[in-house]
Amino acid sequence: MKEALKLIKRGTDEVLTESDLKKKLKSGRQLIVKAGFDPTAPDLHLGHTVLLNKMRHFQDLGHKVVFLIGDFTGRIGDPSGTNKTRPTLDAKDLEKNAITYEKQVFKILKKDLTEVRFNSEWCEKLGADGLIRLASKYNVARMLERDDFSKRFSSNKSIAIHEFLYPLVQGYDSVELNADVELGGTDQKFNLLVGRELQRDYEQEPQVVITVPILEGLDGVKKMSKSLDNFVAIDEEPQEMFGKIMSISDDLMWRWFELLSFMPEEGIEKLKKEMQDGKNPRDIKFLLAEELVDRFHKNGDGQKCKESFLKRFQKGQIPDDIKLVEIKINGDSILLVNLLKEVDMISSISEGNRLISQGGIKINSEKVEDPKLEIPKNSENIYQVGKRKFLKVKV
RNA sequence: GGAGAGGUGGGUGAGUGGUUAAUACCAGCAGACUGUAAAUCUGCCGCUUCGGCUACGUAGGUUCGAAUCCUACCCUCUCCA
Repeated sequence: MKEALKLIKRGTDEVLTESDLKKKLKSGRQLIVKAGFDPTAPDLHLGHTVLLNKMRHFQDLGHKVVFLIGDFTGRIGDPSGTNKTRPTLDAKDLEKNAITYEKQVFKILKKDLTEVRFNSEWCEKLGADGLIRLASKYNVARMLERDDFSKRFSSNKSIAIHEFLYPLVQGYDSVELNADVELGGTDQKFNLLVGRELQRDYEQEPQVVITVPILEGLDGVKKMSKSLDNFVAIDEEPQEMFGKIMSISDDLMWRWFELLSFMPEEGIEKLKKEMQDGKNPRDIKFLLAEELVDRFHKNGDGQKCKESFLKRFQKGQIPDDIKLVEIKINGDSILLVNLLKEVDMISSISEGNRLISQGGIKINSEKVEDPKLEIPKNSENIYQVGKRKFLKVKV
C-alpha cells in the first residue's frame, strides 16, 4: 500500500485528494483510470509519455486504464491555452488515428489492462436535450474560476459559449466511465475537477484527480506539441530521436531527466554533482538519450546511436548506413542543385545555391565550391547537406 | 443596432506613395568554435532557366510608381446599447 502510493505519486504535480486515493487503493478493487487524448494528433511524443508512464504505473498495480480518445470533445476544441479552432475529423480519419495511437501506445501500456474508447460513443446519444441538462449542472460563476476564463473575462476577451461545454463533456466522460482516477497535465486541472463535481451530481464516488507536469519541448520553453514542432515522436527513427535529445540545452536536460527518465532520483542528483565537478554535460545527456532510445526501440539501439553520433560529430565522419536513391535524367549530366532538389535534400534551388555559397554541401566529404557543378550520368556519390542530411544517389 | 480598430513573409510585429523582397525580434538553416545537433560568434533566411517573376486579407481602381491612396467584398477584435 505504501509502496503503491509512492509509485503513483512519483513525478506527479498534484493528487486531489490523497485521502480519496488512499481510500480507493485500500478497497482492493481494480480501479478504472482514465486519461483523455486528442483525436487530431496521432503521433505520440515524449510529452504524452509523461502521462502514459503514470498510466502504466497503475497497470503495474493491476488497475485498468481507459485510453479515451476525445473525438467528440475534439469537435468543441479544448479552450485551454490559446488554441485555435480545430478541424473536425470524419469517421475515417478517426479510425486511422485510433489505429496509429494503438500501435504506439502499447510501447508503454499493457494491452490486457487497457481499454480504448471514444467519447462520441455516449456524447452522440446525449443530444441537445442531454447537453442542456448537463449544462444545467454547472454555473458560470464556477466556470469563471478557471484561470484562463477569468482572465479573458476580466479583460473583455471573447469566451465562446461552447467553450464552457468542454470541461462539462470531459467531466461527463468520467461519469460514463465511472472513473476512479483521471490523469492529465497540470493545464487540465480545472477540467479534471469538473469531473469530480459531476460525478457527485450523478451520485458516484468522485474520481481522484492526478496532474502531471507539462514537458517542455525542444525549445525548452513551450509545451511540447506537434503544432509547435518542438517534439520528439516516440516512433521516430532511433538516430533522429537520439540527435534531437542531444540537441536540447544543458539546462533542459535536467527537466527531461526528471520527467522522462526512470532513473531513481538519487541517481539524477549524483549526475548533477558530477557535472558540477567538471564532467562533460554531453556525456550525461548521452545517458538520457540512450535510455529513451532503448525504451522506444530495441535495447542496445541507444548505444549504437551514441557511437554513430560520436563518429559523425566529433570526428566528422560519414555514417555507414546511408540510404541509396536512384534517379533518372535526360541528358548526360545534371546540375548538382537540381539533383539535390530531385531527391528532396533541399526545398528549392535557391536554397541549394545558398548552401553551396555557405559551404554546407559536400560530395564524398569534399566541400562543393562551384554552384554550377554538373553531376555526370552513371555516377554514384554520397551527398551531404549540412551536418545531418546524407544520401547516396545513383544517377 | 451604433461607434471604432485591424488583417504584412513560419510566428510576433514595424512600415502609411518611390534604393521596400519589405525594419526588428523569435524560430529555422549554414559556417566557425567546442565537451554535444548545449552555449557562444558570424552569415543566410520568397522563387528563378539569374533575364526576371511573384508577394503585404480578396477583387477592382487612381498613379510614371502602391503594402502604403480610393471603391467593394470577406474576416477578426474592441467599446456603447
